[in-house]
Amino acid sequence: MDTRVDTSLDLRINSFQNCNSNVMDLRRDRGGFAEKSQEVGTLQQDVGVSMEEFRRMSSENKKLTETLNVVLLGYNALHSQMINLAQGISSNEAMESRKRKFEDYIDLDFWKRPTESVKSRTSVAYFQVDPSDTSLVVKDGYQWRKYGQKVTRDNPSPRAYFKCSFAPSCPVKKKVQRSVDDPSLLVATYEGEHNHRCPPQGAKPPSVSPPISPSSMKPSNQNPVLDFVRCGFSNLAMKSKQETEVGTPPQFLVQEMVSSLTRDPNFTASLAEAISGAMLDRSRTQSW
DNA sequence: CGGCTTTGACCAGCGC
DNA sequence: GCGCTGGTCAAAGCCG
Repeated sequence: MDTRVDTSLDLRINSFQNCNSNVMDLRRDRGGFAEKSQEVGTLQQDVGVSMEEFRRMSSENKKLTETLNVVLLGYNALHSQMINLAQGISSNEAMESRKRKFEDYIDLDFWKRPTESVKSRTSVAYFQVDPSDTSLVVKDGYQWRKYGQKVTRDNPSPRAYFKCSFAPSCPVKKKVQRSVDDPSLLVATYEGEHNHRCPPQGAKPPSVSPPISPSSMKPSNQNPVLDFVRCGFSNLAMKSKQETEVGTPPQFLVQEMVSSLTRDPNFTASLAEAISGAMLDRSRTQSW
């Protein structure tokens, strides 16, 4: 077993557990949500809380909700990456032990469910970069080989053409061009679907063409942007965790992920469970 | 030495 | 058919 993967898995387990602990803390700490204002209003009457206090709590709840969303994004991404690692590790006994520990820790089935079905095979992503940086390279979690560059008519900045180089048979291409309106934005247009899993960070593409077995032919997602959410952001999150400098994901990514999560009925159910749990905790505390 | 980037050439599609 | 444009190819050079 590769010691790099071994160490990486340990780091990810620690990060995942820290993240999960944060989620649990937030779930415990949170008193309610704005959309649950009616229930909070009832509680307010019961315990005689003033309107000012209620507004203050609502504001605090809103902030906690936003914080929770951000933590959940990292949590989700770490889950996804951990599952990939757990599925990829060998039969090494120590690793199997970790894998079992991890599988005991989470509901694998929940996270295996697709987050969204997307019909489109083309999507656009925006990356915030330094305007002085002339390279057209964006870190989205995949490995790309540049095969061309052109200056297009509608934009003075050149457009770079990339093919996915992690799997030789992967048909995904992307075009990267600086935004004509905002030079600090790189516009990446993704075409096609990856026919391989997210490459782990720092992974090198195979030097020879490996046969792609049916089990490895598991498309990670139908939407390259969501692929980035799963691969790129999780790598980014891990990087942030491992380095002292904490990176902030671009806003569009957060919006994309929040949108994806809120469309997921499992996420809604989980949220409802957290709310009801918090309320039960609260009422129990107050009744004592 | 293998993989990647660069860059000019080439090709296909489209409008006139 | 011609010119324009976007997309791709492939040879040369660079780099670790």
